[in-house]
Amino acid sequence: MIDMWDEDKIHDFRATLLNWYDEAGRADLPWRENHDPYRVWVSEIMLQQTQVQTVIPYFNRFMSMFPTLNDLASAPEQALLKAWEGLGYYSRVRNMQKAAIQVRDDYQGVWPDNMATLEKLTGIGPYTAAAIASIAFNEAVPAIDGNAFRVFARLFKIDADIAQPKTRKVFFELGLQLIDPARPGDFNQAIMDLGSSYMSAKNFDSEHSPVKQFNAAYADGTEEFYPVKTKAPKPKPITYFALAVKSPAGYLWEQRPADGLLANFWTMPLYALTDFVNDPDADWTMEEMIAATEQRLLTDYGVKATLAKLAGRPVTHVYTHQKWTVTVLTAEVTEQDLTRGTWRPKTALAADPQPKIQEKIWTKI
DNA sequence: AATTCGTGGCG
DNA sequence: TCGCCAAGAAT
Repeated sequence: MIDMWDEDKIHDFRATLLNWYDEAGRADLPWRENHDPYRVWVSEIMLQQTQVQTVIPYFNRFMSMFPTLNDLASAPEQALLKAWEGLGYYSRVRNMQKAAIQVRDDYQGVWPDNMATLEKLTGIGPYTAAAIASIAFNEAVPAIDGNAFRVFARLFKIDADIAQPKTRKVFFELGLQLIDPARPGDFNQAIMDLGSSYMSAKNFDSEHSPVKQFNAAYADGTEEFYPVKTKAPKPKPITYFALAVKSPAGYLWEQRPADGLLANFWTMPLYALTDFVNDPDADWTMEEMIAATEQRLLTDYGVKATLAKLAGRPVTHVYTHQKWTVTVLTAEVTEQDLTRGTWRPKTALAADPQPKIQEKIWTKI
């Protein structure tokens, strides 16, 4: 149960928070230059699960390449993926283009000015809808992100598990009472700035926080226990072979499927060990695994080659739910007809959107 | 409700 | 090396 503040304390909190924000908020961030909804939207999508420092250069580049909603709506997907390359969660940019088309065609190019309607757009959920509505259109709705979860949980010592979807409602209702109706956008951004500084997850400094007198967890030294969040399962280990097959026409190269992990990105052929080993406990030698991979290369791509394992360690990459260990196998062939994939010169393939794991594979070759 | 979907930073 | 976190949404 939340021990809610009285009216006076709420007003005191708003004034204290916003005074601090006016003095010490990060006014220098490029997306705070103005409150144009397109600009706010692009920044909020990029900032999902991504740190400010990482986003800044991507944001500036993206706004130069796609200055208006119409530019984004009509861009080729490969150009969008290339602009997003390295940011991760690539469905974000595909969904952005869908939403841009929705606004252009279904809303005559005019942005919806309220949270409920914004939430109907693809890729815009409750957090992003509230952020845009409050910052661009002054609607008094709280933007409940990781920062708001953490800040509110500590201020009120809320024990609800923020990993559970139903918990969002508790924080949203609380935020509705706290938010300053006169400056909702600034209030939301102030909470975020606070949550990424004095009230961060680790190395927080509540002692010097502008709202320390409102912090119930600080009062009894229990901040480190808030917010309550059940831990995620460990990433599942997966073993892969990457095939670096070189011909006079370039490397064997192909685009990943349109759905799932790294959709539509370009990589060298990748085989999971489980693609040809049914028994996970099978004790194959490296020679046997290479022979099996050669067989697949011939069957799937029509390429006959003798693969060799590179010296040194495999490359690894950790995703949210998978941990990849990739052994790179190389071969040189004379040009052959392909039944799948394409030959692409190294100078040309740099233009293709590639995932981080492919970048790591290149370093081994 | 529980899974899926990237990458970089940091203790 | 490892675990956790960072301005979440779709299915």
